[in-house]
Order: sequence, then structure tokens, then C-alpha cells
Amino acid sequence: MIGPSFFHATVAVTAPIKGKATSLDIAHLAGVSQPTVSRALRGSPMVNEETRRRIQAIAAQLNYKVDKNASNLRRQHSGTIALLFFEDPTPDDSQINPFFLSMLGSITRACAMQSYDLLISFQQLSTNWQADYEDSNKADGLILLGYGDYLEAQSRLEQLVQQGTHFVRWGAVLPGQPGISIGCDNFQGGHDITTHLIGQGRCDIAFLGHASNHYPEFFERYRGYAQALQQAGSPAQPSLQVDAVTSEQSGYEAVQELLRRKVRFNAIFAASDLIAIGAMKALHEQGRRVPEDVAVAGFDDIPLAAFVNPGLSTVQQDTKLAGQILVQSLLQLIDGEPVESRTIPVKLTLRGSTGAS
Amino acid sequence: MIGPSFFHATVAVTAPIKGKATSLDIAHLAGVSQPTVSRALRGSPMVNEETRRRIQAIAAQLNYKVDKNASNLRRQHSGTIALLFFEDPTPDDSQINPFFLSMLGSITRACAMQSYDLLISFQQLSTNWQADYEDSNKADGLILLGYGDYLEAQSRLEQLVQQGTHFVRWGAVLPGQPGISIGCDNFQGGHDITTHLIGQGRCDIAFLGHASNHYPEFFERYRGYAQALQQAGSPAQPSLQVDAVTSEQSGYEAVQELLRRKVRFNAIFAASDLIAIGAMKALHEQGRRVPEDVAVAGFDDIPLAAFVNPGLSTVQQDTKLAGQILVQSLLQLIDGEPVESRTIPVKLTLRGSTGAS
DNA sequence: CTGAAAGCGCTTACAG
DNA sequence: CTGAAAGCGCTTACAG
Repeated sequence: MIGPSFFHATVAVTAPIKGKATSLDIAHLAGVSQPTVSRALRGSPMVNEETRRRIQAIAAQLNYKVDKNASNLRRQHSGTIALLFFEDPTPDDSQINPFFLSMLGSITRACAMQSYDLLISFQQLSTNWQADYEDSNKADGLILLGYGDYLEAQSRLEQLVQQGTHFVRWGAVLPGQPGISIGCDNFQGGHDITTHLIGQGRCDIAFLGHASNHYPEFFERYRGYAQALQQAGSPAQPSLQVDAVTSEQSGYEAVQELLRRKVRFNAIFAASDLIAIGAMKALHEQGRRVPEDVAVAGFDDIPLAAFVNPGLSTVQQDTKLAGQILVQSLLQLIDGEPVESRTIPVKLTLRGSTGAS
Repeated sequence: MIGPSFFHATVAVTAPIKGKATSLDIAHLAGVSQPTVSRALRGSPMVNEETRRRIQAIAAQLNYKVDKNASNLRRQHSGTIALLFFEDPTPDDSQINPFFLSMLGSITRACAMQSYDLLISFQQLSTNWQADYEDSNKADGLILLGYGDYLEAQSRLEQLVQQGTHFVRWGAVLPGQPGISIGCDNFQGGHDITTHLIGQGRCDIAFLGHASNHYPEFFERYRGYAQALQQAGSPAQPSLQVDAVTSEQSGYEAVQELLRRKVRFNAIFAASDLIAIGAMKALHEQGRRVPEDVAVAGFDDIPLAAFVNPGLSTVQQDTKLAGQILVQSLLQLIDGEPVESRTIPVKLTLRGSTGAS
């Protein structure tokens, strides 16, 4: 009973008591040097297999974990990506677009698969959101996410580029933008869904959403919408466009504005699903039936779109792919590889709100 | 032109070129020792004000940021909280309960106010979610969030307690639980909303949601529901309870199950808003009017509840307060202060789905 | 009020 | 295959 195994057992019991185990503790117990422990645990090939097994066993017993701060400091790299989520105008605490939550989930997963941690931060556009994450070595790079006024954001982006910060942005992909952007094909999406509405026999199609350079994603959707109308021989009418940001409330109010204008419309293309859902609410309250009186379509395909009544026809963005590409592009950037902005295809998801099912 | 100011200007231009500035660089430029720079920049009172200003100016010029890895290593503290979000059964990529997103937002804000960073991680209940965040010094403590099978999670929680990990959990607050829990008053919420339904003249009230120890939050809501019914003289009927997890799909299917059973019901209390929304969808498809034929109530008050048709009556959880208390409790725990589990009050938000407006 | 010294726990050349 | 040495960039006693 009295021998090495007894000795080891004793050690395993007493060591954790004096705080967290370090690689040096393990080295002593294993009778090797501390660097060897480090090598063994990181799977270096230049370590004897038997030595490695012994070290691993002890490490497991002591519940040893590499200290990230020490490791990162030494390696000058954090193994962390910061996700800066900004929304403007400032939403009420509880308002995050479900679409971004999808993105958040897929980004988290993509990071985990690359063994990166994700630091998350919600920012107002108005604050200093370049945020020093990379400067303070807390993160190796930044992912920027959010709807907001692009023109306001632009100078910040330029600043980031100038500082040499590694970042990728989700948003409209347009020529001349600072940094790398990944976005879906907003124009095509707007075009396709509008064409669908026209095919359903609707001519007077309203567009709910900002249509200016301040909101390039919405603007692209608007342009797709306008082109589809043009091709159908009935150009877009300014009186059928109502500004809206991406929230139910905004969609709700946009419909009220539309009614106030007393323009005729038998369909609505909302620049986001949340806008569409708010719009449907307002239509119902006015006794206008969806889709009989007014067909409604959105953009994003948030999980809820299938569960409103009627189900919402919409343009699906592939958030899973988007998250993967964002993370992958950022890691390439960090590694100094060349990266290009990219557009991801969209596809229509048709449901009852346009009379499609 | 040739003098100190010129010298400084030159330095400011050339220094950043050779990589990130360190406190030593600043010390050289300011003509002080490196520890003095460290003190000055952290606002230590034992630094001459003029010296401090000089140092700050140089730091700003060089865009200097304290290296978090070095600082954390030295101080043996990370300034970071890890949020472990787990959901089980495994949701499709894009499914995160909006309620938790609200929590996420409020937790992020509460962390920011305390100058803590938030590391986020989505976990399957089945994985090793104790996750080593604290062990590897990446985080000073953990916040656990998620609906899931409590009984499965319990042993993990006990493990965390045993390891001395600092953590707080959002969930049911019940005697004998390992660690600190913060939760809303699920029982009261279930009781109040059921009483409201009864007051609307509904007697046959179905409950959609798991009602067992596996899901203590739902179970508490169920108990509140049962007690309210008891008090009204019509005890809960097992045939009116249908298991459901918190998703629209699950609510949709639960209604189908209810119909299959051919039991009579004129109201539904769903254990979450998502369940309620799925239930309403199924009712609509069956031609049952809400609230005329069936009144529907949910739990959570997610932003969307106001925008479905009709608006959903529900039990509001105060996510803002919840996030603050979670973070505050965790920080107290980290500081070694005594902390108790706590229950947060709820309140009813009544809308059209129960005929209340 | 300031500086010289030590050390947080790793990883990485450099020898052997 | 393994070890002795150096050093990542800070913070914190300890002197003065």
C-alpha cells in the first residue's frame, strides 16, 4: 500500500487546497521541468508519449487549466473575438432584432469551432465603439453588427482601418466602403419578393423602410423593389414609400402614415420582418384583411415569421452561412491573408401573407 | 521650431510604427519610471498631478491601452464574466427565446456599468458546460441562463459549488438548490394570470408546458395555475395539461394534442409566450377565434407579445432588474460577500387575447 | 511623490 | 526528447 500510488493519492488530495494548480506544480509532481508540462499539454510532438500520459493524468487530477492570461500575454494573442453590436436609434432595453440573435448564435458557434472566445458588447452608435478591444489585447479582431445610420458610422470605420484594426462588418456590400463587409444580396431580395407580389396580381405596392444612403441595406432592398416595378411597367411611387426603422412599432406607425396619406395600396413590402409584423397589426386593427385586401411581405425570415397569422412571406437570409463567413474572414484578416467583401445569396420563403399558401 | 515640442512631435509620429506602445515606451518619453506610468494612468492618488497630465498626454498620443493580459495576470483577476447560455432540447440554430435576449441585453449593460466584460457561450446541456472559464482565469465568475432539464443540470451545479466556482443562475428559486439562484415569482405569475382568466368567465383552462421537477420554472407556474383553479372551486384537470418546451412549434403541437384528446377548453395558459404564439397559430388554423372561443395567455412578455393578433395577455418578467441583480449578486460572490437567492415580483400585462382590451 | 525589484504563469528559442 | 533561461507587460510591495 505504501508506494508511488499512495504518494500520488496524497498529493492529489493536498495540492488543490493551496489554490489553483500551475504547470510548475505538475512539473514537480511528474518529476519533469515546467516547459515539458507546457509542451505535453499542448500536444507538442516532441514529448515522449509516456511522459505525456503521466503529465496528463496529474493535470486531470488537479483539474489544471492553462492560465489564459499568462498564455495570451506570452503569445501576444488573445484567442478572442469581440462582437460589437450597435443599434441606433437607441432601442428600449428589451429590443434586439431576432435576426441579429440568429447571427449571434451562428457567430458564437463558428467561433467555438475555431477555438475562439467571443466577447460581446452592445453599443450605441453614438459611443466610442471602436472600443479599444483590440488595442488592449482583449480581442484579436472585431465583428461589427447592427442596423444603424451608416453615414454616421462611416468615419469610425475609416478610423478603424487607419489604426490597422482587424474587423469585418455585416451590412451592405458597396464599392468604396472602408474595410471588409459581408452582406446578403439585398437588391436581389427586394427585387424577387416584389416580383412575387406583382405575380400575385398586386400593383400598388408600398415600401416601408428608410430608402437613403443612411441605411444602405434598406436602400438596396428599395432599389430592388423599384427595379422590379419598373420592369413591370409601373414605376415606384414616392407616396408609397414610408420611412421606418426595424421595429414592430415603426412598422405599425408606418401603416398609419400610409393611411393618413390616403394613397391606394394592395400590398406592402416591409424592409424587415419586424416592420412587417407591426404593419400587419395596424392593418388588422383597421379591418384590412391580409392577404385579401393587402398582401404583406418582409425581409429576414426570423423564426417568428412562420407563426404570425397569416404566416409571413419574406426573404430569407442565411444566418448560419453568414456567421461562418464573418468569422472565417476575420480570422484570415488576423492571419494577414487577403480577404474580400462578399455578398451572400438570399431566397424567398413564401407563406400566407402574400396569398402564396 | 527646434525644441521640446518638436522632439515630442517626432516621437509621436515614429513610435507607433514599431508596434503597440507599452508603458515602458511612455516612461521613456515622459522621463519617468515605468511603474509611475502605471500609477498615473490608473488614477493613483500618489502621483504628482503635473506628472500625471504629461503622462496622459503622451499615452493619448500613442493611443496607448493597458494590456489586459498582463494586467490580469499580475492582478490574478480577469475583469470578465462568462455568460453560459444553455438550451435543451437542442434548438435549431436560429432559435433563441427572445426573453433570454432581453436578459442578455440587460446583463450586458449591467456588466458594462461595472466595467466588466462579458464573455458569451452557447452550450448544449449535454456538453461540459461548467466550461473551465473560471478555472482558466478567463472569467471571474459565471452566469447561467437557459431553459433546460433541471434534474440533468443539477449534478453539474453541485460540481460547480464543490469546485468553489463563483456563479449565479437564473431560474426557479427553490429550497435545497445548489448555489445562488435568481428568478421571478413563477408561482404568483401563474396564479395571477389564471385568476384573471377565471375572472373573464373561463373555467376550462388548459395549461401548455411541462409540469414536473425537470422544469421547475414551468412547474411553479403550473402550481400557481392549479392553486387558482382550486380556489375557484374547479380543480385542475390532468387532461387539460399538455407538455411543451418553450418554442412556437411546441405550442402549436400542444394545441393539436389538446384537440386530439377531445377535451373541452375555452382558455389556454401557456407557460411561455412562444408557446402561446404557437398555440394561437394552431387555433386560428382550426377556425377557433381568440379570444371569443379560446382566451390565450402567456408568460414572459417578450416584445412581440404586443404585436401578434390579438395582442397577447401575459406575465411580465422584469428583465432589466433581473440582469442587474444577477450581475450584482455575482460580483458580491466574487468579492466574498454573502449572497442569497432572490425572487423578483412579476406583473400582469393584459391585452386582447384574453378579451381584456 | 518616485524608483528599483520582484513576480504573475505561461511559451519559445537555444542547448544539449 | 528534455531542461535552463529569458521575457511577454503589467502591478505591487518595499525603500527612499
